[in-house]
Amino acid sequence: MSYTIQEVAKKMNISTYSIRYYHDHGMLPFVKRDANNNRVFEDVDLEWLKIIVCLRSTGMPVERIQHYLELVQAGEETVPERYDMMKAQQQRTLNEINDLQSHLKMINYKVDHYADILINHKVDDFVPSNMAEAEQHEVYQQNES
Amino acid sequence: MSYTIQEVAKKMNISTYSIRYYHDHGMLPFVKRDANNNRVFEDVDLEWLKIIVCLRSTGMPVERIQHYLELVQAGEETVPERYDMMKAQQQRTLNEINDLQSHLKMINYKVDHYADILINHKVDDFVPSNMAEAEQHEVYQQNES
DNA sequence: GGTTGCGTTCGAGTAACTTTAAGGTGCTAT
DNA sequence: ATAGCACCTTAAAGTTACTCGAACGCAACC
Repeated sequence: MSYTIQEVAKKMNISTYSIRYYHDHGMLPFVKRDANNNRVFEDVDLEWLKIIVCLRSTGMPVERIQHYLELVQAGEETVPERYDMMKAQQQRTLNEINDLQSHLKMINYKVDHYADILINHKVDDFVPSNMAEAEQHEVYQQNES
Repeated sequence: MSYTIQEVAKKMNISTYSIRYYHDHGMLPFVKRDANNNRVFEDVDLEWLKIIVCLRSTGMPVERIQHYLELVQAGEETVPERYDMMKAQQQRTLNEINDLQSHLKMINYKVDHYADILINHKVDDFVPSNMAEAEQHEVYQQNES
């Protein structure tokens, strides 16, 4: 089965620009060209791309991905280094998820807080202005010098 | 309590460069200067910075953060828009966590897979080469044209 | 046979830092 | 007291990973 760049973009949910970028930077070594010089993608290329997307979206720099792909192509003696890379990536991803989850808590808090304000003002337009307390964690007035 | 840029950088776990960048782009409106023109940060600035770091690290563009901070400063009539922004950010963050978790599965798989190879080769150096099957999800040999 | 739609390349633009260069200020040590 | 060091400053240039624009090629369709 072969695909055009657009089909691949849709399948992988990334832009055609990114795909060309990865290809131009040697990260899709098996992509062929048709008679009109258009890129032709096979399933094997989708597999590579899946790896690239996975590593990129977990924050690995392109340069490291290039290196990793070289290791994979180099053969089995590079397994120790590949193992180390994936271990590190695993840890970084776990950390990133943790960070996001803690940041999410703050965002949740703000959503709830704003929802509160919105609902109270809907139900009764004349809530006494104790907002200073409600918005404790926000600062929207200049503090005097 | 007041802090130097370095102290803030350490406290917030970001670079001094980023802090200056945020300040230069109007996202730290209350930062003062001392007699030597050095930035002086107060606790209120740390609160703003905490928000900035939270929104940035959940992927909000600087431009949107600037807008959000303007809304907060503008007063209570901007709460509906702030609510919408935080709702959207909440959803984006949930999606991001989901993506990371699914990418993490692939990385976990690779870690386990490499660990397997490493252990098997440790235990017995003469494992028959059925690696083609073991590395099913990888491609490290040129497919013939 | 013009236009629409897809592809191409190359070069420039963008976001959010990050670094470098050049310099000022204040403490300390010789 | 002056040299060195650590810290701060600004302005400009560099970096990463795209992203877009311009100019073009080819193939299908009315």
